[in-house]
This record gives sequence, C-alpha cells and structure tokens, in this order.
Amino acid sequence: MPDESTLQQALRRFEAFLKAQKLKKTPERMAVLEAIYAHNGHIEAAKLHEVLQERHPGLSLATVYNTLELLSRAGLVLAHRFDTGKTVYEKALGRYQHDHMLCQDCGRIVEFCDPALQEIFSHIEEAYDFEVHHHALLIYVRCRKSHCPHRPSVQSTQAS
Amino acid sequence: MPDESTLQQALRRFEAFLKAQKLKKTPERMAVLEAIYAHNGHIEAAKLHEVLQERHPGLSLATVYNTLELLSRAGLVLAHRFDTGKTVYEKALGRYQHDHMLCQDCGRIVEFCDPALQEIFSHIEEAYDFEVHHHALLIYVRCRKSHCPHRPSVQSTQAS
DNA sequence: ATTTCTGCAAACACTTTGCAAGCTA
DNA sequence: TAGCTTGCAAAGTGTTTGCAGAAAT
Repeated sequence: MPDESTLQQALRRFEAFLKAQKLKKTPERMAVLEAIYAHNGHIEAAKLHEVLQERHPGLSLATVYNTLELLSRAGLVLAHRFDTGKTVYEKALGRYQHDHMLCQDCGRIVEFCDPALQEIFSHIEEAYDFEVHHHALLIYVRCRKSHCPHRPSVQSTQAS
Repeated sequence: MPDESTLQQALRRFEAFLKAQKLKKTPERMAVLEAIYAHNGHIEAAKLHEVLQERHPGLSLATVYNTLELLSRAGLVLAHRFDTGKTVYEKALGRYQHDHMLCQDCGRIVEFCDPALQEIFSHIEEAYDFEVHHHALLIYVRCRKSHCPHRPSVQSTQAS
C-alpha cells in the first residue's frame, strides 16, 4: 500500500466524515489533512502550522487546531501527549499499529509493536465488559546499556 | 503492609534522596510528601495545594510543584498526564502496579493490572537492549455495553 | 441566502521562573 | 555563615475562544 493511496483514502474518509457531520469542506481543512499525511512520524501543531505556511500562507493556527480535532474525531489522526506539555499528532492510516518507547537518556522516541497487547485488550473486554476503543502505551527506557541510535548530546527538535 | 509503614518508608527514602542530592530537608517538602501519601488515588497539584493549606497555611503552589518534581525523580510519586492538560500525581509506594482505563462515555478512570505487561517489558529489554524504567498504559474504553459503575451525568472532580 | 469557517488577537489554565527574605546544614 | 528554599507574583506555554468578515452549501 503506497503512501499515495493512503492520502487518497484519508481524503475520501474525511469528506465522508464532514458530510455526515454536516460540516463544510474547506481548502484549509483539506490542506491540514494533506500536511499531516505528508509528514512521517510525530508533528506538533505549531510545526504543522509552520509547514502549512509554505503552500497556504495565512492559514491560521486556530484552524490547525480546529482541524486536528476534527481529524482526531474522524479517526484519521492520532494525538499523543507525552510528557512535554505539547501534543503531537500523527496520521492514523497507513501506519502499523504501534506504541512508543521514550529514552530517558537521549530523548529519542522509538516505536515498537507487540502483539501481546491485543491479548491484554481482549482480556479486558471480557473481564470488564468494556469496549476497548484505543490506547496509548508509553515505556520509559534508558539506552545506556549500549546502542541507542541517537546518542545524548545534540538531539535538536529534529529538522524536517 | 499497613498504610502507616508505607508513609514511613517513603519518608525515609525521601530523606535519603535529599541527602544524596545534597538537597535540604524542609518542613514544606515533608508536608507535600505526607499529603500525597495520605491521599488515595490521583490528585492534581492545585488540589494538593488546597489540602495542604489546612495544616500548612502559606505553603505555596510553587513549592508543591517543586517538591512533586523531586518526589517524582526520587521514584516516590508517579505523574500522569491523561488528556486534560492537568497533571495528576499519585504515591508510588504501597500501591500495586497498575494502569488506567479511561471511560470515554462517563469519564471514569478505572485501574487494572495485567501481568502480561511484564512479559512485554522483558521482551523489549532483550530485543532492544534497553532498560525499562517505568511506563504508562492508557486504554480508552466505552462502558455502554452495560455497567460502568459511574454512569454519565454528574461526574464532578470527585470530592475528597 | 444561510450557516459554517476563518483569522486575529485576546483569553485561558497550568506550570515555571526570578528575586529577596528565610531557613537548613 | 553559606547556600539552598520559600513565597510571591509575574512570565511562559500550548491551546481555546469570541467575533466580524469570508466562504461553502
């Protein structure tokens, strides 16, 4: 599944969502969706806003937030609020289901996936008669043992 | 293990931590520690500050935050930042290891424990050669199937 | 034509910070 | 005594909100 079609799929879904909610399809909203889907990994609202200025100068930060909220409700974007106070977003389609490890030594965020989690969810659904909607698992780790791929020092707010 | 000794243990550990870090043992810091350990469940900084006014009038919010940071570093307090923007804290000692389910329908936060998580951590430590320090697992659920103990409607910021 | 959106800027809520006075070691 | 801490209040941060003009249906 190439990245191209993932965006198409997201666009279609978003349009359907807007129509179903009697909301309007605006260039700004579509631009935000495209911008997130063009970005791999996490991105925060301010950065997204900055990136959007290139092709859509004037698009406001308020609209970015507004749209992220809609996209989140539409299930097209995931929001994470690690420990920084900032919320980061990422596309929800075209990504394998994953969670995050936060390296306490170098600040690096590493994704991982463990199928055992699904079993935990199944277990919970039965034990509590709840319906598991989504989740967020953060594992705080230390890489000092050896080879954290992004050693201490630098670690800027990653360029593009 | 009665609750009483848990506080004692925490106090000892905190004193040791302060000494080790060449920090000072102050009445304010001890008061904050006691206040958290006297509270069961989550509590936010403002509420903790409010509670502390009873026995320690004048103790400032800044000191509460300052101390929570120290306690967190000392491993005596856990901080969670669910989705509300507010950070909530809870004592780390004298509690079984647990995670949280957040009911999307009624806002209730339910604790649970699943030993399978430990296996995931072991797996990760081996696979990545990381040292797992701590974690936070949030599962967003819906209770509409039936008996969420705290139905919709009310749901105030729980009294004491 | 109606209703929703947008951009702007002010408002917000929580947390952090700077500084002088006070307390710990 | 020397240096960390405290309380206060002001400053920050990221996010939300109110409103008038602009755009979508």
